[in-house]
Amino acid sequence: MKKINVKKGTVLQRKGDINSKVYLVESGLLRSYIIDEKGKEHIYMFGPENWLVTDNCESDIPCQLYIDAIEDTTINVASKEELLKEGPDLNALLRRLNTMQNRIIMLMSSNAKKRYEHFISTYPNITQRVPLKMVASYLGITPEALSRVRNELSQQK
Amino acid sequence: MKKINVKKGTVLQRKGDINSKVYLVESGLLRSYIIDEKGKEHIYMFGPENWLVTDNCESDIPCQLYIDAIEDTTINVASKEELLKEGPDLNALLRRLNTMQNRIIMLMSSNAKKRYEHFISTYPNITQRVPLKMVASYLGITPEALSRVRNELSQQK
DNA sequence: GTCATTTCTTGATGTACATCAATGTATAGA
DNA sequence: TCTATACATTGATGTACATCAAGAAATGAC
Repeated sequence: MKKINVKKGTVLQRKGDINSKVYLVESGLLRSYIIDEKGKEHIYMFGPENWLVTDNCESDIPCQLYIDAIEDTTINVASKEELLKEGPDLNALLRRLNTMQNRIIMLMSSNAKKRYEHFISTYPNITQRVPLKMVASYLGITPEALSRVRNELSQQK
Repeated sequence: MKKINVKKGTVLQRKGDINSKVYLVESGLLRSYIIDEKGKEHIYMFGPENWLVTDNCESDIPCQLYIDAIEDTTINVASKEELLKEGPDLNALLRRLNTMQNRIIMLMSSNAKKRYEHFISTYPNITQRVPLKMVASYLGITPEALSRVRNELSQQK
């Protein structure tokens, strides 16, 4: 477990890297994402304070996610083997599973407006910290669509 | 850990149930799903032989998934506490995380055709065992759309 | 503080998939 | 084996969101 500081914009991991690490965010903000065959980014996860960011792949195969820093960030880095040896935090794992389950259900059953509402209730403090287009990318919609959803929501009040 | 046999159609768990269990499928086929506010089913997961089916929620809060049997099924049932005590299978947990990550990425970045192709490569033997409409529900598209995708794919050859 | 670049918004148009409806085809129960 | 019910297919139409384009606003570099 090694503590490092990275500047905004630093790429910690690229698709295809072997032996991808686990990043525990102490302060700042990371994101993990894929780039599809059209060159479009899809954000898989934001990693604010206390979040664990990693590619959930075996450590000896090429990973599929890019991970970079959206803000200047302080991280604790560990290898997966290391974490497995010292016995991982089971409750954290279960919480992670729950978060992913909710995300899948949201993606399957919600329209743009409900996805956004779900997002701001799950990550209330992140909305201000990341550009709208990244939120859109996380939700699986375009920036234009999200802009219109926001408009609609603010007019309702 | 108790072994039980259930008939096709048996509902093992309903939304709102407390203390949801973990079901390890020995033979047969389970599915877990939600019903949205329009009454539409969205299949979260299929559980064929050797799969673990459960709602990833804490055991003392109402669960959100329905779980039922698509075929006559033999299952080993355990409480979550029980499993946690005896030390869960870490590799299985990690594989589960990987599966969910792939599902999320698929839902965010793929159209109907690619979702279906991804599905048949992931679950090649399940396609024959479940009605098309359930596959569609798992993919997040309508039965009509899946029917047309299939048509298109078979004409290409 | 100025200029360049990125981000956000708004409008016009396009498209993938949903919905609705009708018909055909399996499946299951008596 | 017959009938009822669930399931699958096909066509016509609708709609949510994508794409494209242009201008406005914010952000960052020097």
